[in-house]
Amino acid sequence: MKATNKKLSTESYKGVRDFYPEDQFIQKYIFEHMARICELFGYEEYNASVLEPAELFRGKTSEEIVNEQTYTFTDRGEREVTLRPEMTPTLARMVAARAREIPLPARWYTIANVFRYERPQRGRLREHWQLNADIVGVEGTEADAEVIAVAHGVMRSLGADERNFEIRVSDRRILDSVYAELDMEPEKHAEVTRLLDRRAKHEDFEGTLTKLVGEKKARELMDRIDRTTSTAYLEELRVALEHLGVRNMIVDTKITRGFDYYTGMVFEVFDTDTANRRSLFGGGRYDNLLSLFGTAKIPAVGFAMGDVTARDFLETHNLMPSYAPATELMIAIIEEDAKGHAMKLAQDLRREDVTVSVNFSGKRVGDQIRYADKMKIPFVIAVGAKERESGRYTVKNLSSGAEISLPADRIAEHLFSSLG
RNA sequence: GUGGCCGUAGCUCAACAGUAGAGUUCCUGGUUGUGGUCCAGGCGGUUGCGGGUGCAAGUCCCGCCGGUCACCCCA
Repeated sequence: MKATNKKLSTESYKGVRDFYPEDQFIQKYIFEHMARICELFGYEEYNASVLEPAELFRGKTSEEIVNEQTYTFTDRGEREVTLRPEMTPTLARMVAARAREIPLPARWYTIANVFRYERPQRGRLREHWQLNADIVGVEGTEADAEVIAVAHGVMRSLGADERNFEIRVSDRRILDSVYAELDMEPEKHAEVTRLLDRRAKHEDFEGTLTKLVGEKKARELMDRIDRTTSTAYLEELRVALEHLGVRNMIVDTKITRGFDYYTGMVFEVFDTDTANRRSLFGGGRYDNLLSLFGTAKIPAVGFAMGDVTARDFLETHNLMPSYAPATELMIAIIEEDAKGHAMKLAQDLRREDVTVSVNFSGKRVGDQIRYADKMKIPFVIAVGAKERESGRYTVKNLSSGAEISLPADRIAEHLFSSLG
């Protein structure tokens, strides 16, 4: 590397985050709950590279995302490469590649980082991590309900009460049948759908719709959508969800979701807190995506939940876990002669599954304990001549100040019972 | 990508266009086998970067970078 006089900036790249230990702790907490709930529902973990051939996303995700909001570059072999902006096309590709050997239905989940090149703001960054849980190979309300129940389960597992969020559900087929009745040109479907998706926020929703499909059709379209308050299918789904203990589902035909590939049930989870009343995440059914890879039709349904909005949700509702380091015990060394003894004690305890760091700073015991306290390490043992000769150690609990004298082979047991 | 607001010590923030400060953190000592409290002292800044106007710029103007809010889009 060439030496320069200019100091390197410590700033991270625009729109991405550094995860310091306290941040990573939160991240891990969220991921562990996501993974645990998926596994409780029988989902298996998968993963893939962040790099994908650019064509995987063309014409599937949504035009604007692919054209203007992806990290796409040409590699040294003239291949167009994209950093995945979402996970569903990758999942579809993987299942389609082995469609003949994968036992269906496949219940798969992953917690993966995805990238979008756009202007960052709160709750929307250039890189975020999301849980993707999908069930591939079955149609029907049971699978739709199961996926929603997984999303619901993750929220509950993170400490949310059913009053803290609501699950708004609709069905793309409502729009499809309205489009068919009105004899609308197929190429306008996606555009109208996306317009409907932002109906509440759009400043000139009706004007734009009229420009798009004409005044008569715009009026009829809105009339029919507003009259549709639910469908037989959605009511069936509601019953299935009640069997799964999900009681905060509401039918909201204004939910459409932005992706083009949805074909049936779509849902979106909303924060009900007035300070944060917004969409947290969602998902839906995509029965035609897999056939793009030349397989027979394989139906699928899933959802994706991002870590940024999950974290904001936890903050809003005071559900953040308090930080605890991985290290359970620090061994302080009092005098040079005790160093070897301390190292050996540490290794013995590690063999018993205690996470232990040895402080070989040579500083005074008081400073060593101050260090442990700042690190939030819960226990300290100081090793000096006394311990070396007697084989008994004083285990100090830093939060209570309590001390207990124990032989080496009783230490691990004591720590585990104290830590719960 | 468009528009608004913001950027001063590691962090939270002061400073009328006129000597860059406080609290906290950090380091040292009071205290050579036990932390949190207290006391004393110390380190810490080209005021995000670059240009302009002024006798004089943290302060006013322009550009860039970053953050944030609203659009766009969506997680």
